Amino acid sequence: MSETANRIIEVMTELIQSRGYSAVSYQDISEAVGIRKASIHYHYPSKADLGVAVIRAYAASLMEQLREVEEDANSTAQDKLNAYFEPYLGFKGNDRHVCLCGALAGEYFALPEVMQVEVTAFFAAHQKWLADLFAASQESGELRMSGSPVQVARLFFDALQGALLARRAVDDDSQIDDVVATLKALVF
Amino acid sequence: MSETANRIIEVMTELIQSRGYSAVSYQDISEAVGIRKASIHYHYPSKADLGVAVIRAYAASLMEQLREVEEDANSTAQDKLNAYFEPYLGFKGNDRHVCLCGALAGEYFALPEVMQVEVTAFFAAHQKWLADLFAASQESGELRMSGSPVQVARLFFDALQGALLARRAVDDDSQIDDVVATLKALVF
DNA sequence: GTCTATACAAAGATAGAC
DNA sequence: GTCTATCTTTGTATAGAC
Repeated sequence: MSETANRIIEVMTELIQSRGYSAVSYQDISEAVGIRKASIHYHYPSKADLGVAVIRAYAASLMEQLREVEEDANSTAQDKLNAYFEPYLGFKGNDRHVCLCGALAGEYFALPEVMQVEVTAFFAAHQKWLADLFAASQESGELRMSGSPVQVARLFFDALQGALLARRAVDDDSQIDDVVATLKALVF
Repeated sequence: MSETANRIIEVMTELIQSRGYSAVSYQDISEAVGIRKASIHYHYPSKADLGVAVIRAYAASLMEQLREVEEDANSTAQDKLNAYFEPYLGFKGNDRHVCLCGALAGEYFALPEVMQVEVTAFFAAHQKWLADLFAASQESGELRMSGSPVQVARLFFDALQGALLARRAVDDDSQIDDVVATLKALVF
């Protein structure tokens, strides 16, 4: 993938996390990247193509961040859960971004179908990752569980997604801290 | 408020809950209401005016639904919390709508400032309603509390908002049921 | 690969007749 | 209050030169 193609992905990712997909135009991308509108089409023929590429890169990046703790045989369930929280805590700061797929889910039926498929896959994959972790820790007794692994996974994932929306709306980073702390208290 | 003005609000509310604000055009509203584009401008001069009116009507409607249980001196903390869950459970069905303000929060920085203010107020009001409930039930001992009233309120509200996004993305109503059940188990 | 130029449709909005 | 007609800007996208 060329350097320009990469920059376009980066810029589009940030724009969607700030405004959503529908509100982003080729003009916006063009100005942020520093190339002409037509050049964007060379790398990504349509806006839907770009949207799909952005979601895939975002999803892969998050899963990549989990690989280390996953592959370490010494990592505990606590380590893994803390690793999962990391990206959400990383959202704290001044740009008030939300999760890319959280933003896209809010405008789901405005998205091209090829993008809807990717958003659905993202949600399913993350809930499954958490559910697998909780299922394993239930057997080993590492975490305190109140509810089935699937139910607890859904609560965790949904609360984190909601926390990003809330901290943006009320402009208060402690929204994320509070939810992470409360979730930890439930299982640690 | 005229009957047409009301219909426009209803239609716009549904469209935003399905696609988000940015992706809704006067053409879309026009077709759904059965009037011409220019007639919409008569009732709401700009799209931002319409957006503000929609959020206010939506927020008022939700708070209205809570009034009965709030004013009943016999209602318990459990009753009140169950009443709060009601609208979220009401989302279950075929149209896969999300909370109006949840959708708007996802495209927050694409919104006119007058709308951002309303979205922020909605989030703050709902978290406060829950926090007040939890604070009162902490004194009375009616609910089991793990964390401060504000923290628990944030977890509840955020998880419910996230559950709407998730059940839309994966097209499974049990997402809402699971989160509500798990939240109930935490405090009942 | 990036550019200029342009096509074509759709956007939000207004004027003025009825 | 609703309409037709129109304005102006912006949207995504393509053709073809460099």
